[in-house]
Amino acid sequence: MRSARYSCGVENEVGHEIADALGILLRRTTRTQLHRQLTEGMGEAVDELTYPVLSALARTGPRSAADLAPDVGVDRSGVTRRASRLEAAGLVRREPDPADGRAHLLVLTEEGQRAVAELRSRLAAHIMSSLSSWPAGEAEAFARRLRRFTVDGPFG
Amino acid sequence: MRSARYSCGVENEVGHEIADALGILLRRTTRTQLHRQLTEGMGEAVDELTYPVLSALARTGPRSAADLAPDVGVDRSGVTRRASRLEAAGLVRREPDPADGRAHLLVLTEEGQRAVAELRSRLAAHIMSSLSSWPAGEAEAFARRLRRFTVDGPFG
DNA sequence: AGAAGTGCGTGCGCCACGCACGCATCTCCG
DNA sequence: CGGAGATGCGTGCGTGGCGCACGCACTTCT
Repeated sequence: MRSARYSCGVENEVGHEIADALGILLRRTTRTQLHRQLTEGMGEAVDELTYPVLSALARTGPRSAADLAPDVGVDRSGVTRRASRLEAAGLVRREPDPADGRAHLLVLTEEGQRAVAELRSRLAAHIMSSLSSWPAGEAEAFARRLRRFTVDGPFG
Repeated sequence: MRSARYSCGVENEVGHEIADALGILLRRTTRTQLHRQLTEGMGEAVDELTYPVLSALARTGPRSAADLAPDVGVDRSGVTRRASRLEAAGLVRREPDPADGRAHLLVLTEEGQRAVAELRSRLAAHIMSSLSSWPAGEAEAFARRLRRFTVDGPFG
C-alpha cells in the first residue's frame, strides 16, 4: 500500500511474515489477562512470572537456579526470587545437591507437578478450541513445524 | 478427568506441543540480547520496548496513544512514555487530530519509517538464515500457518 | 593446609508499569 | 446558546521486578 513493502525476493517476504507474526504473538501473550484467566484458582504464586520456572522444571527435571536462568530468560537472582515465591506456596522444594554441597536443586513438589500439568492442559485445551475450524491434520503439522522452529529458529 | 472437550487423545497432545513451543519462543525472545544485536546503531530510542509502538504504527498508520495501547499490551500511560522517547529521537511525531481537538495522533517520521523497515529486514534476514536448512517451501508454508494462527489462535 | 575458584542468596538503585488526578476539548440537552 | 457531563490526553506517585555486585559456604587445586 504505502511503499513496496516486499521489495526483494520471496525469501525475504517469508522472513517478514514470520517476524511480524512472532511480534504479534509476543505482544498478545505477554500482557494479556489470559494468564489470569488460565491460572484461576491455582493460588497466587502461579502467574506469568513463575510459570516459566515451573514449566522448565517440569520439562527438564530438578535443576539449580543458575542453571535454568538462561532458560527462563532472567538473571539468577530473578529465578531465585520467583522460586522463593513458589517455595512459599509449596509448589517447589529446595534440596541440597548430593553431588555438590554448595548447590541447591529446585524440585517440583507433588502439588507443583499437579499445578503445571493442570495449567498445560488448560492452555492446550484453550488453543485447540480456538483452532477447531482448522482442517484435520493442519494443527498437527503446524505443531510439528513450530516445535522444529524453536530448535532451528533464531532463538534456539 | 478434568473438563471436557479434549480430555485425551491426539488433539490434546497437539495442544500441549503448541503450548510448549509458544512458551519457549516467548521466553527466548523477550529478554535475549538479540534485540540489542538487531538494533545496533539505530539510536538508543529503539529497543524492545519502543519497537512494538513503531511496528504497530507502521502496520496501521497514524493512531492515538490510547487507541494502540491494547495493541501494544500496556497502559495508555506506557504508550505515551514510549512514544515520548521516540519523539525525542525524531522517529515519531505528534500531530493534533484534525477531527478532534483533544486527540493527538502519533505518526512515524521519515526516519521512523526507515528505522522500522530496516529492523524488519534485519529480523527477517536473521530468521531466514537460521531456517536455511529447511526444505524449499517449508518456510513459506510455516509462515502462512503462523500468520493464520495469529488470527485464529487464542490471542486473536 | 592455604589459596583460588565456584555457587548461592540478598541489598541496592533503576526503570517501567498501572492508577488516579488535572486540564483541555467535545457533546448533549435544557 | 450556554452550561454540565463525558471523553481524551499527559503526568505524579506508589509498587514491583530486574540486573549488578557483594558476602558467605563449599569445593578444588597446589
